[in-house]
Amino acid sequence: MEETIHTPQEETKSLNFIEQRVKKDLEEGRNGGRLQTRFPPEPNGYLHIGHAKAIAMDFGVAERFGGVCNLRMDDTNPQKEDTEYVEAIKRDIQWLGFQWGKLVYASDYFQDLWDFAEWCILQGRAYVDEQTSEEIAAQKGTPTQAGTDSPYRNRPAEESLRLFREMNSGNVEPGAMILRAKIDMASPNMHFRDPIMYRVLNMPHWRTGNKWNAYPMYDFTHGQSDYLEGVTHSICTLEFVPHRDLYDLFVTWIKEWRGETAANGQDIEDNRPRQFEFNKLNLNYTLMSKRNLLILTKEGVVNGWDDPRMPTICGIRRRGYSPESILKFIDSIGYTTFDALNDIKLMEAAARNDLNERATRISAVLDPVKLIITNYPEGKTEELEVQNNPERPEDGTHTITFSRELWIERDDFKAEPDKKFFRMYPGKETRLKGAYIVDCTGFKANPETGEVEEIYCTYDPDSLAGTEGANRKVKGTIHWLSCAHCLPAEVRNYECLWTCENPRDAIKQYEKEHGVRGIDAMRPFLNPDSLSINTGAFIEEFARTLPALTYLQFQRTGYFNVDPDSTPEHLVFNSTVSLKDRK
RNA sequence: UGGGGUAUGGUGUAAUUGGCAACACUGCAGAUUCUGGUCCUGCCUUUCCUGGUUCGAGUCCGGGUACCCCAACCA
Repeated sequence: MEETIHTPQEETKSLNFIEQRVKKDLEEGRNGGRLQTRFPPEPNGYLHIGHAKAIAMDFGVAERFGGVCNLRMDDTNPQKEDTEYVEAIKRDIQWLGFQWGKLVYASDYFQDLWDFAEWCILQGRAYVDEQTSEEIAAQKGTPTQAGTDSPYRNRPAEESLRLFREMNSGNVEPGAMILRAKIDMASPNMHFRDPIMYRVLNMPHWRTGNKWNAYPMYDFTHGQSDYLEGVTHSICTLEFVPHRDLYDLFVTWIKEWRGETAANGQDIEDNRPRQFEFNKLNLNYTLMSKRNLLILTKEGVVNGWDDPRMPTICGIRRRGYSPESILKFIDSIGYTTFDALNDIKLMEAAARNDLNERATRISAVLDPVKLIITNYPEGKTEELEVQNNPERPEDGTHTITFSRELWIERDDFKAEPDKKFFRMYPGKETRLKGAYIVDCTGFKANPETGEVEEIYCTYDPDSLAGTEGANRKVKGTIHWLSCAHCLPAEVRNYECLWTCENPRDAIKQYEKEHGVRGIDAMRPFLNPDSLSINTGAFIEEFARTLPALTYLQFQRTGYFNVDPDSTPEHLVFNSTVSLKDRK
């Protein structure tokens, strides 16, 4: 018999515009048919979900088209950067499932950049400016007004060179001198109005120590680093579009310096990094910028970068998202050049979609009320076997203890049910999931408050799950826990940190209107109920064996995970996302 | 009154590049179910405006409108 050959499903999803371009470049043999990308975070904070989108692009496109993606720390500003962030960045990328080709640093190129800058000076393309930042800003003009030349613009190259070297001596005050590219003070593109190449910081760098006192700016670093590293496709977000022409110019200059440019100004070989831009990720009810996230952690609004309410990768991980659910979400929103505001519901849907296949089912009662089976023998217990995941029988089973007195969810019982309610009420049969069918016979309520204190029922001994007698149709199945065989649990529930759809704009506007900044402009939009802690929950004893971050589905409730704070003595769970509404 | 971008249902993204506007999410309705979940079925809602070219325009051209980015010694 011949067997059917199952070819993998033909990839039907269309390529995004950057993938299309990469494919085309490869087909046309650009850059010698090479593909190399880079993910270039500045190690000044933790990675967030927006970075995950960039990571999925930079690493993803390299993976997909047989290229390589380097991880490059963009460490040109030692004032803000820290090695703590480097380690966190590496951890988060790996957790997402990506592997870089090489780990490099912009600071690896500091010497090259310096030598190149000296060459620029000698070429008459750069000069040292000794004006104050205010003077320089004033001369820059406005978008509608041309700038004016610095009085230092045409100083002799030798003088600039001497001063440039002076800038790195440690004897020049920060702000006293900068190195500028001599381009065009009247350019309609503000970035061309003699951009700053180097500034004095007089500060040690965590990697290069005391070697440098003057450090290159982003614009004078990025394209050159890409070029020196062999990057072919330098993919970034849309706000860098206005930088692209400057990026190309500096690449042209450095190629000239390296002798890769012909006399007519053309590239001798097609060896040139090119910048491509896609839309960054915006999520409603979410604040994304690192600067603001830093404020939230410093002000104690959240409990650190990995607070499960944070949009950081480590926060989302602690919240209970799998890497796959994040990647599914990113895949679902796509890459375009449109400044979109994505609905957080798309992210939750991706989590449910992934966690449904991944999460271990467990019973937890979040708001318990006692159910007593009056015809079940006192002192009797039964060990029942329940599936870990009905979507994946291969995940096996675990046992749960059944007895006469159980906890059930308070809202699974109604003394006076409305028409649509079909869980438990007096006179109704209900199935206890994985156990028996019971018949509700009555309840006891607090005479003053009316609060239900105990519910009574009888069980059908012939209706045990898995037996013939269980195959009866019963509308309404609820989960339960044996009072004497469960554990107390702390369950942390989360809502969005923000009460408005677009906190970034709201904060910006509030800052403008009220003349306050930072946390004071953020407070009015913070959700006071973003964290609520339930210490009165119960969970199966099975929970004690589960390691931190285990993906769980609390039966009929939602997805949860084991918080790293959890101990066998004090179990702590985070709510990841609820099950789809049960009406 | 500068330069650079962008507009497709409630949200995001497609459309073999000029040929029946589709997919996912959301919402609603139903079926199945030992999870009011999942799976399954169905429904709702779309090309910013306005002229033009064309047998035919989301796509091309003209004119508008709206929104985003750019005037850090940040990246």
